[in-house]
Amino acid sequence: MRASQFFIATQKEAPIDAELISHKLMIRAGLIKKLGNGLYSWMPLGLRILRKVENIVRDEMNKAGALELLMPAVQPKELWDETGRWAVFGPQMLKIKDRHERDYCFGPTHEEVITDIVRREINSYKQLPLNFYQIQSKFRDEIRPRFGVMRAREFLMKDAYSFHTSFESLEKTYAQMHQTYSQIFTRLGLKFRAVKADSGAIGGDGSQEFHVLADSGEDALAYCENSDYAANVELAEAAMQVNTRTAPSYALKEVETPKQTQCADVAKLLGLSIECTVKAVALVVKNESTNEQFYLALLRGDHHLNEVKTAKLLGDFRFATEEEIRAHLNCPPGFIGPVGVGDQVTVIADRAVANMSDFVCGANKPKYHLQYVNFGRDLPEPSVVADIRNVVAGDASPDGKGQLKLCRGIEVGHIFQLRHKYAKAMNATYLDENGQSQVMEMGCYGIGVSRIVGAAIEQGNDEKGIIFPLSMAPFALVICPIGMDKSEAVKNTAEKLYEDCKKAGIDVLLDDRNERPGVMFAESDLMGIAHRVVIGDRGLAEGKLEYKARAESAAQMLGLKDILAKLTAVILDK
RNA sequence: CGGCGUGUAGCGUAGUCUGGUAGCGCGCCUGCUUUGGGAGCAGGAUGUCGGGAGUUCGAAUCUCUCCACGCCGACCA
Repeated sequence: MRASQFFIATQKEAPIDAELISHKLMIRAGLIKKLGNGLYSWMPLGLRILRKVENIVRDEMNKAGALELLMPAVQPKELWDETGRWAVFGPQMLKIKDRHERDYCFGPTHEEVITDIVRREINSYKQLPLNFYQIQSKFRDEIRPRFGVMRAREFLMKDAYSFHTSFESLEKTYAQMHQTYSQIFTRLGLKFRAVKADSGAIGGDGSQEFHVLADSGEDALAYCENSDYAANVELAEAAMQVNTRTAPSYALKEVETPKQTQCADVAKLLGLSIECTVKAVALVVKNESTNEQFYLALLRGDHHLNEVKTAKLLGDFRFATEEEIRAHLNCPPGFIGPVGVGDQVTVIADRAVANMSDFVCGANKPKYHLQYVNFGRDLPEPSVVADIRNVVAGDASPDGKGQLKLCRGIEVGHIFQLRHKYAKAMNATYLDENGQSQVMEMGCYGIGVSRIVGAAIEQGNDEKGIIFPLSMAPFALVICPIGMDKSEAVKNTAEKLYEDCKKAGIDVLLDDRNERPGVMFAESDLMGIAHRVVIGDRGLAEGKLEYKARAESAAQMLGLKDILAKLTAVILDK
């Protein structure tokens, strides 16, 4: 490709609304253009990157025996009614009416459509297992689109769905997809980790997420430094501690805490460590059968409530309003605690709290806390003891093999064992060896293709711009001839090298725009082109060219004869 | 949806409090010079000041209203 024939639209300044480095750089490099909230056009340069990711994903999926197909982006409501997800997905789904006032949605995912295809086409156990996939635009009306392409509303996803006659077969494909995903992210040149995950709205039994590791990631991950245990913090278990509660040592005491509404402040006032404090989080659960139930969830002062674990324990809950807290405890938030609460309040304690003695908590009296509080003496044992907190660094790993560490990640892949959830709801059955009708086992496997581009930039950038891995760089090589309109030697050398590279199969950009060197360097660095050759009269006088990898700081001078061998070595042999 | 906040040229912004000729940087166009890290000089184009309504002799500026966007919370590839 010649730069004069291409479309390069870099900017010096990023728009103010770009927060993440990847978002800023993608805009500055001209990879994407914003059309509306959560909607982005992929410009020619950006599309080259997206296609490279897509092709690696496609190649590995094909190698794993999955079959590509393409389903409609727009889907009829009836299918979604069969699984009940028209209602479940709620406002996140973009709903559309056609001219006949019939209901459709712009697909946020495709379980219903693929299951419909499979139940129509598959009748016999002889036809299974099967694994279908597509690479397609999805639309999810996110509550808060942000971070550019990282959390866009319309995005490109690879989604695969497998169907089986047995759980063993599903497990086999699931393991194979795990392997395939690892291979994909390795080929893409990304640092990643697979973690246990909550299956969320998609549902099903087992699931794992693949995360690109980045400090800016929206997910917190816990992993064991000595084993392969790794889980999303949403799910990571705070290991059951042995009962280490010691006997009460002091008499209960009321302490005045005029302005201290947070555990950290109370601890500071009393000269204690925050681990001696207990906070009470007021929750309300609305069940179908019962009225609203008021809960106090007790957590150690430095711990945080894990909402996913809590929802699994209590069902759908919400945080109580200030009025509700006053109504049940006769006390404003900031000084509430579990001592002396009535029958209407259910106290649930995190495992860590259940082990504490002589702790500090709110007194249910404005401007007062209680010190030296003990279960069994000052208040009843908690009704429920459960794991309801987020793990913190240093917690014991649930597999008993060491301590947990925390890091952050960007979720780029998610694999699920759906089992019978959709197949049963939609009656996707086959006839087994005995002529009996059986419900299919099902798995599904997603990769956020467009998100990967953003995630890769979060991992690869410097003050000059993007550093793409070679596998996804928009061009493998840029040739920068200096003053090619003035120097025949520069022009001829550049043109010849350009032709040689093309013949060798190198994805090369010839910067023939006759820009100043600084402009060419700045732009190619910004765009993340993986390798660069500079041709100038100065070097040519000695028969040499300058070669530099984007990811490395030092350039080297190479002889004219050696350059092509060097380029094919670093670009094609890798 | 809730809580803040912002809308001025393609991008970044000043001006708004205290009403009176809409300014600057980058980018863009023309010419000359320059050519190893986003060049210099000279000249030039581009604005329904988010939309609508109101107050006023006069509104980017004050009032009302609608819209869009952004940040903080619950969703997710």
